Amino acid sequence: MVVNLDFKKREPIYEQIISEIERYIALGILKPKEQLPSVRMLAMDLGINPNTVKKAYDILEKKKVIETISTKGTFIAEKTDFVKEEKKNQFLEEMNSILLELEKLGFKKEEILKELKKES
Amino acid sequence: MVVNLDFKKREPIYEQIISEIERYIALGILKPKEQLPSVRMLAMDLGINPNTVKKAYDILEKKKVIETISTKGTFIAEKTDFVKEEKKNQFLEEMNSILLELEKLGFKKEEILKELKKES
DNA sequence: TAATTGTATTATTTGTAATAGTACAATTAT
DNA sequence: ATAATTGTACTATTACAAATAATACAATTA
Repeated sequence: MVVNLDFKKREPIYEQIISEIERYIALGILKPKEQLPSVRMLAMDLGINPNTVKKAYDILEKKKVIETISTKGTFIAEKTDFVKEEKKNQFLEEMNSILLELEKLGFKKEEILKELKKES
Repeated sequence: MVVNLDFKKREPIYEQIISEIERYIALGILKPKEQLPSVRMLAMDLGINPNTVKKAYDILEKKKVIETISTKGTFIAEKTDFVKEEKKNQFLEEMNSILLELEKLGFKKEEILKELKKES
């Protein structure tokens, strides 16, 4: 697992860590019960402070994406199916809100979807 | 012209001002050569500091969206057609990059576009 | 026993946005 | 003529959130 960070982004580091871990779970690269690197190790790897990683882990734990067992380590939760769904919905919402902006500018939804189909 | 601001957003105030003005131009509500509120007035209206509005105006001027004439005021540029196009392309790029993320997660483009068609 | 784990706390630093406070010159309105 | 308004410019300060720094403790593992 390689956690990609972009320090130039407006998105804070800890949120990027969360996104990356969820991405690997959604991809099936991180599997249920698998152990994550310790707060200290990941921080070392990324060249950041352990507290920043801790913050990301804390939030992931509240979301039931990971579980931490004291003095044992941090592990991917047993059920992670919801992660991929959540990601999908998140992205869909983003796309919908952009679509809305475009419609506000007078562009037709059909037209935009057609252009999206063409590109990339 | 009503400049809507959301102080909770991560997007800074001055960028929101820029977006709003460009939006009104794209909509044809703000027309070429039309005068904008002065830095001081708009700041008063929005309950913010004049420097924040100034920053937005400065950037808009660099983009040739507005023109300022000293002691006269600030005006919408004579040619503004490019604004709507720029906005559209901006939004399309955003949507495409999200689409790419979704494809990375294993979702098919077709599938996503279908869902977008249904919603909203 | 030494090293590693998670946990917890407080203080400090950093970076950016936003504010505050002024000042000047030119124009406009009264 | 005078007061008000305009854009412009500059510096200092404040505010806020993110990130860092520095420890410390208890439990487990090697």
